[in-house]
Amino acid sequence: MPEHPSPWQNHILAALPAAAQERLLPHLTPVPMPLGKVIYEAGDNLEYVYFPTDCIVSLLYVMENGASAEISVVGKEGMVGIAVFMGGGSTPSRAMIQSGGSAYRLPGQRLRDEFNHQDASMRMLMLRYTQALITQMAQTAVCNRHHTIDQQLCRWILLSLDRLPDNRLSMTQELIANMLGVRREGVTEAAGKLQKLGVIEYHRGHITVLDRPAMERLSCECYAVVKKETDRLQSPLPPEATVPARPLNSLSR
Amino acid sequence: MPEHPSPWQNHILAALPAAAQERLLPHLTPVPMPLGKVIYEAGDNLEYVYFPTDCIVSLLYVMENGASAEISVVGKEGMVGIAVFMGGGSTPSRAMIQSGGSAYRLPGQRLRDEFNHQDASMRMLMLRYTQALITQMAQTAVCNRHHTIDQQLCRWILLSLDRLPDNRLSMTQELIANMLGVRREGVTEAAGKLQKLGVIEYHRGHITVLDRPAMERLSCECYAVVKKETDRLQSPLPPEATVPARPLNSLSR
DNA sequence: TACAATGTGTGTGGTAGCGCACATACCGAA
DNA sequence: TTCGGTATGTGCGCTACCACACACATTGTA
Repeated sequence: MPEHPSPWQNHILAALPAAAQERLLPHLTPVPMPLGKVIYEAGDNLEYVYFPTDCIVSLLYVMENGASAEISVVGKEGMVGIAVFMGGGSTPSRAMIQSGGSAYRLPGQRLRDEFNHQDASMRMLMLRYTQALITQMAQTAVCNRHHTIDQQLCRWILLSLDRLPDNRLSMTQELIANMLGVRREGVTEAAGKLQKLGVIEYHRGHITVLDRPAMERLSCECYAVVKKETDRLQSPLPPEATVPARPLNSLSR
Repeated sequence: MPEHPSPWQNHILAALPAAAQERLLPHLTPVPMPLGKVIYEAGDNLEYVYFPTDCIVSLLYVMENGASAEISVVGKEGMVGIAVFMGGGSTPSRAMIQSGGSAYRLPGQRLRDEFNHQDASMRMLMLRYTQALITQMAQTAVCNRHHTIDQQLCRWILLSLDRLPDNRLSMTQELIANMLGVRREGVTEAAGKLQKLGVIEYHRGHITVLDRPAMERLSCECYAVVKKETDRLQSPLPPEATVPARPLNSLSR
C-alpha cells in the first residue's frame, strides 16, 4: 500500500488539465500533516503552499490576550497559502493542522509561475477557490455575531465532516472551543445536548456523528450557505461569467 | 466646479500605469452613489464593478430572519464587485451605500480584460486589494466573537473615518446598529459613553469625532490590524513576493 | 402652527455565555 | 496497581446583551 495518498485526491490538483498536472508533478512533495502542527504563524513569509489530501487545516487568528477564533477551514477541496499568489506573501492569521493526515507541498514560486501561465486553468481554479474561502470567512463573521454555541458547534462539525472520509472526527472539546472562540464548558454543554438527542456520540476526543440530517437541522443557515456556494464555485463546468472562455479538461488521473 | 470628482481619487485607478489608465478611461462612467442605495443584492449577477471616489459601500449579509451583519467596508481605497474577476460572478452578500458620494462604474467584461492583460498591473492591484478585503473580513469575524459593542463602535467609526474627507460622518444609530448586527439601544448606550468622554459629538444622525487618538485607544486591536495590513498591501512598491517582478509606475497626477 | 416622521434616551426583566472552582472519569505508563 | 495526566461534567455568581415598551426631542411638511 502506498505511503502517501495520490495528489489527485486534492480537488484543485485533480481539476487541472493533464498538461498542467505534468508541469506541477515534479515539484509536488508529499508531507506529513500531524495534528496540532503550525504550518505558518501570523506574519510569516510563506515559502510553500499546501494541497491537503486527507487532513484539515484551520486558519485562525490569535489575539494579543491569547484568545483565538477560527476564520476558515481548509481540506482536500482547497489549498493553504493563498497569500502567495494574492501578493501579500503573509497574513495576520495562523494556519494549524486540526485533523492529521497528509498534503502535497509546492514551492511558492512554482505556484506563481503556474498562476501566471498562459493556460489560465490554475488561475481560474485558485481564484474561484479563494472566493469560496471568502464566503466562508464572511459567514463565520455572521455566525459569530448571531448564532448560539449549539448552532455553531453543528456548523463546525458539519464543515469538518465534509472534509473527512467517514463520520468520525478526533477532536477534544478544548480544541473545538479554541476554534469557535468560546469556553470549553460551553462546548461541553452543547455537545452534551447533541449526545442526549442521539445525534452524536463522543468519547475522550472522538466524535461520531450518528444522525447527520438532524445535525443539519440543528445547525444555523450558515453551513448551508457555505456549502452551496462552495459547490457552485467548484462545479466542474464554471458558468460563462468566468474569466477566459477556454473550458477545462475533465480531470485525468 | 466639476460635477464629478476625478477617477484618480480612487486609489486603485490612481495606482495604475498611464497606459492602463488610458485603456480604462473611455469605459469609466461616473455614477451618483446615494445613501442607502443597494448596489447589488445577494446572488445578483454582477454587470459592473464600482470604484468609489468619495462614498462608502458596505458589504453586508442579511439572514433569513432579517437580521444583518456587515462583512466589510469599501471606500476610495478599493472597489466593489471582486466576484467579477474571482470567477463566481455573484456573492451571498449585499452591497449597500453607507455614505453618499460618487463612484466610477466599469463594465465587468472590461475589468476582466484588464485583469488578464499582458501588463499585470491591474491584476496585481486587484489581488492585493482582495487580500486586504479578506483581512478585514477575518478581523470582523474575530471582533464579532470577542469584543464589546463599545470597542466595535470605535473600530467601525475609525474605519469609516479613514474613507471620508473630514472628521464627520452622517449615520443614524439605527443604521450603525444594522451594520454591527446589534440592537439600536446598544449603539445609543455606547455612543452616549463616547460623548460623555468627549471623544465624539453627535446630533440626529451626524457624528463628529473630536478626539481621534482617544478613539483609537478605546477601540479593540482589530482596527489597527486591518489598518496596518491594508497599508502594507497597498504600499506603492510591492515587496518582492509579488507575482511579476515588473515594477509599477508611480501614480500619475 | 399643528402634526407626523424620525431619531434618541431610559427602564425592566430575561438569558446566553463568561470566569472560576471543583468533582469525576478515563487512560496510559511506571 | 497505583498514579498522574488528560478529558469531561457541574455549579455559582456575574455581565453584556437582548426583547420589548415607552417617553421625549427634533425636524420637515401641511
